[in-house]
Amino acid sequence: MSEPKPLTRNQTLVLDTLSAEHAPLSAYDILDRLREEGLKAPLQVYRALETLTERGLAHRLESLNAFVACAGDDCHRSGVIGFAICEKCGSVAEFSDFVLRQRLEGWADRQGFHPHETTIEMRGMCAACSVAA
Amino acid sequence: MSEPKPLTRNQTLVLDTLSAEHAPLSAYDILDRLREEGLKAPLQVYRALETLTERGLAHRLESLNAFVACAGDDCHRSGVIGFAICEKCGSVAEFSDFVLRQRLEGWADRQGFHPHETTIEMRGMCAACSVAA
DNA sequence: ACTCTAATGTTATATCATTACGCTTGCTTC
DNA sequence: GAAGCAAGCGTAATGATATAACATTAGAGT
Ligand SMILES: [Zn+2]
Ligand SMILES: [Zn+2]
Ligand SMILES: [Zn+2]
Ligand SMILES: [Zn+2]
Repeated sequence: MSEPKPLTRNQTLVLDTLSAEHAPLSAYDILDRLREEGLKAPLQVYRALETLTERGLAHRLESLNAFVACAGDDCHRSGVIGFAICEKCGSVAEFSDFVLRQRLEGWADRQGFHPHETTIEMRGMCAACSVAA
Repeated sequence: MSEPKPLTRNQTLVLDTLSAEHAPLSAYDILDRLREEGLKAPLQVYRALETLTERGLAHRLESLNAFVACAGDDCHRSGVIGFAICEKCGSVAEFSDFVLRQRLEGWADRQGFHPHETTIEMRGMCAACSVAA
């Protein structure tokens, strides 16, 4: 194997921005926070995000068109990941469940379907926000 | 209880368009197909889609920003639905699995998370396209 | 030095979705 | 029937998200 290749400047800026936030950010949110660092165009952010998500350092939340830093000390795309997204406070919990994965793969096998990328997202209210309700 | 309230003209047009297609359509795709019926603005389509998805007659595919007609003889929002989306031919299979649902709800319960809406989408290659590869 | 790959910078454009406002329709209530 | 209400509609403008195209730069491997 080889060196884990360091992140570039733009990639680091974007990942740091995501990590500092406790909620998902859209690419444009990220861009706004990085204007003073010299970033000017959406594409600079999207390109960094592409690399980061490929490496499992960040995740895209499809139902929000937004992104979060990986919460799991780096997933490395470890199989199927699920997200529980609080619609009130924006917190995102990341989970990975073997049975869930097995179940999806079982269905796919029986159908002859070959999954390439799987999205599991629950939107609702987190424990903290529920008690406050 | 009461009558199942008929669909309006716009809602019918949109649902028929979705039903006639074998692949997901974006709101603008739908609009294009309905211009000769007199529709002119995206909002007319989005409003119809909102009603249709609320009633379980159509579904939104979050990872595609697109819509499909319900394939299950009307879901009526019957719990958690999963989708298997072929990235080659665009076919969409709809499935509903009790164990899957149980597993998600179990996790949510343990965390005190209250899911409101759940998205499960697998993108990959369908059986038909796989043999053709 | 040559080549290959990844990343970058910039401009312009494409695609997806909502806000705002006013009108019409059907229904309920006085 | 008039007044009030809710859902739907039409239209224009705008906002939000994402990519295409093209030229350039930096580093690794030979
Ligand atoms: Zn992760
Ligand atoms: Zn919360
Ligand atoms: Zn359905
Ligand atoms: Zn296919």
